[in-house]
Amino acid sequence: MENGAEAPVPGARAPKTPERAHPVTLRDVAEAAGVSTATVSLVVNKKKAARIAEETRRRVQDAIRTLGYRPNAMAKTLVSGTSRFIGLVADGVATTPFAGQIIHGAQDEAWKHGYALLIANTEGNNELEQDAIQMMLEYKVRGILYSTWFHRQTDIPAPLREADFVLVNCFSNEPGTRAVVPDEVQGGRSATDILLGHGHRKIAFINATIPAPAKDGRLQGYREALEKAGVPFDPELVLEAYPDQEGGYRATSDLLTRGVTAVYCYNDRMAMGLYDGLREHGLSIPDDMAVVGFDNQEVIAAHLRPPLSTVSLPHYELGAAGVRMLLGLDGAPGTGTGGVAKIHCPAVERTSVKAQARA
Amino acid sequence: MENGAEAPVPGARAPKTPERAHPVTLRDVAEAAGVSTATVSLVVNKKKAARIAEETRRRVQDAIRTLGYRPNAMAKTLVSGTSRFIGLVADGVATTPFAGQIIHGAQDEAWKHGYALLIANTEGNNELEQDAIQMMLEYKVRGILYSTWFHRQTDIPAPLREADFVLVNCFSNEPGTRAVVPDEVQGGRSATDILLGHGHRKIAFINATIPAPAKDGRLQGYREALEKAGVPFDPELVLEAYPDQEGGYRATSDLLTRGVTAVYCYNDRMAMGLYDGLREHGLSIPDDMAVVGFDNQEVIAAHLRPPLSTVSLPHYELGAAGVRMLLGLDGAPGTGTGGVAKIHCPAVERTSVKAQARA
DNA sequence: TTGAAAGCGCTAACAG
DNA sequence: CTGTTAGCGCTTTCAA
Repeated sequence: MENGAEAPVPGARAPKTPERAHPVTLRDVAEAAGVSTATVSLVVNKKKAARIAEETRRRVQDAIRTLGYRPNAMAKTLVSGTSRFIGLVADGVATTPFAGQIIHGAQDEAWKHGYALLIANTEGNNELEQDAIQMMLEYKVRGILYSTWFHRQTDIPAPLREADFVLVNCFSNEPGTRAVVPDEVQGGRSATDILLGHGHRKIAFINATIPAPAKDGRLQGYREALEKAGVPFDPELVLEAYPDQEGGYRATSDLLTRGVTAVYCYNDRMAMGLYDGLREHGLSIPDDMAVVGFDNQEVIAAHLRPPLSTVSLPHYELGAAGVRMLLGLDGAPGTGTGGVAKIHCPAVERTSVKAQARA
Repeated sequence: MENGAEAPVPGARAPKTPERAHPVTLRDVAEAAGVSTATVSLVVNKKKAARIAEETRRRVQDAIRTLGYRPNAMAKTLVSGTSRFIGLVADGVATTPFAGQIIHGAQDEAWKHGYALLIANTEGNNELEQDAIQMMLEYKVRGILYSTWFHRQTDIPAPLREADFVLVNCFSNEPGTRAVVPDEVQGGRSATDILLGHGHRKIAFINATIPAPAKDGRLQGYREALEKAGVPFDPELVLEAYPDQEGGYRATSDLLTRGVTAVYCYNDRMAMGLYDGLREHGLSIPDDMAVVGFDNQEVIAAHLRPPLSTVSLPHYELGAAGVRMLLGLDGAPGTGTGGVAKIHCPAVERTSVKAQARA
């Protein structure tokens, strides 16, 4: 509850002395400058409407400087009724290494519009989540970004409805709910296109075993790309494995059975496992097998040997687009109050794919 | 005077406005319950001092519920003078995959004590940093955590001094500055001990080429562990390489020159590169070479083949300990106002080290 | 046990 | 151009 430790009292006594940092208020400045608080307020806020005498302004500014005046944002907010906060509740900045980028993007964009980010990491704990939202509501946040660490469907916590909110990296089945999610289908298309673009025609897809929007979307993208390239879809070429290193590793022998020259993995981690598996079979990448991943998990993709071509999950953009949608910027997508914006997943080409001689 | 335009007029037939945000104030509740605002305040804050009639309390609580009252934290703060915010400025939640854990730890601990986290990611931009701190000051934060994404010395931005602050994952050369950093020396000792504990005696250390507290500390830990085990330190066994996958990979042949049975890498990324190098030389881990890393970068360490034994950089704890120190909890370490707390780096054993027959 | 009233620091009419 | 004057929503003596 309350922490027993109060502000450090230097003098040991001094019961009333506001020894603390900055008790310098508008009024103090006003007195020091010999003007009214209203005037000080005017110059502090650089109101162009009110023309202040140059000399007065100077006097006020001096006073501000010498007193070390610092406006009290709380008081400002109290008056205006709404704060310059945007809340971000996340179920796991922690859990995944790149979800932090959602925070980053949100914070950059929020800042750009004069908002500060109030974050709460709930690690999936429902009670904590409720409390966090509650807290944000009490701080009169402009709105709340509700985000998940992987793309999925989600329920809307009741208190969230009391605020202006947008879902980030997740979506609701309630119509009209604003959300911004990665464009998995386009991503799947891009991943496949990398391979196609290098002349590959026999391309396997190792999908995840776990149901998720990514599973469906990435597969659909694969099919669309194939179709557009005039390559018939062969169900035999779609494998499934648990979406981690181990899964990729274990899928190796199955994959080699299909006689493909290239493989598109559901994610980078599987690709990483596949690298090991392929290597153990004496196969080299990209000469014997071209591989692309998905997610662009820096630590992995950029530093595998050879560096992995993949498709980026646009976490930063997700966060940024989230605040834009919340703030009602961003003309076209998510028009008005309903709609979900799909964010582009850019291809990141490295060297795990080599041109393939046309058959 | 009430303005007839805005506020919902009580007696009049208010047009059904269900969206009407939240103009529900303490006073509204008071009126609805037929008591004074003071009374409502008392029951809202569960003041034990003031004994409220059971029936009154009930009436108030009903009113709160039916009106959907939500306290205004800003107003509360205005009165009390100091907010329940703790600021966290970071130079890169983004840059590194695990630094997000600092946020996580800070946020958990802050929450535990009734504080919310106000974060700002400055990505090394000085101006942004100043603005962020400024902003936090205006929001009357209880204090500020100033953190860096890798352990290093840092300067203290001027405005930071206006707040109660503690450095996290960095330190200042100004005496008396509070800081919390990882215990690199102990970490180095632990890493080496893993190898020693498995019977290895000829242990190489691939250090970083880049100067950093980690470079010195991890080396010192290595020496201390060796000494304690009665193994003479051999400078020939200390290599240096750029601290990433590529560096580790390239250090392989040099390493094989030294005739060691085990190697301790400056970090997991180097170990990852080393895995590749070793493999290309037809060597297997841990049979032909035992390897341990440092950092415990999940995506890498836990999923290499074989999983890498390493030492954990305690980011979560860093964040948590930071707020504890800020709040003046935490009895022993960083006593009083000055001092830096060194956080333990726990060993994480996986399977990249195998028992070695004693020579 | 409860109410009246005085602000917390600031902004926004409205006067002068 | 600048000062007066109300509050914003809440906590907190001090009385009743």
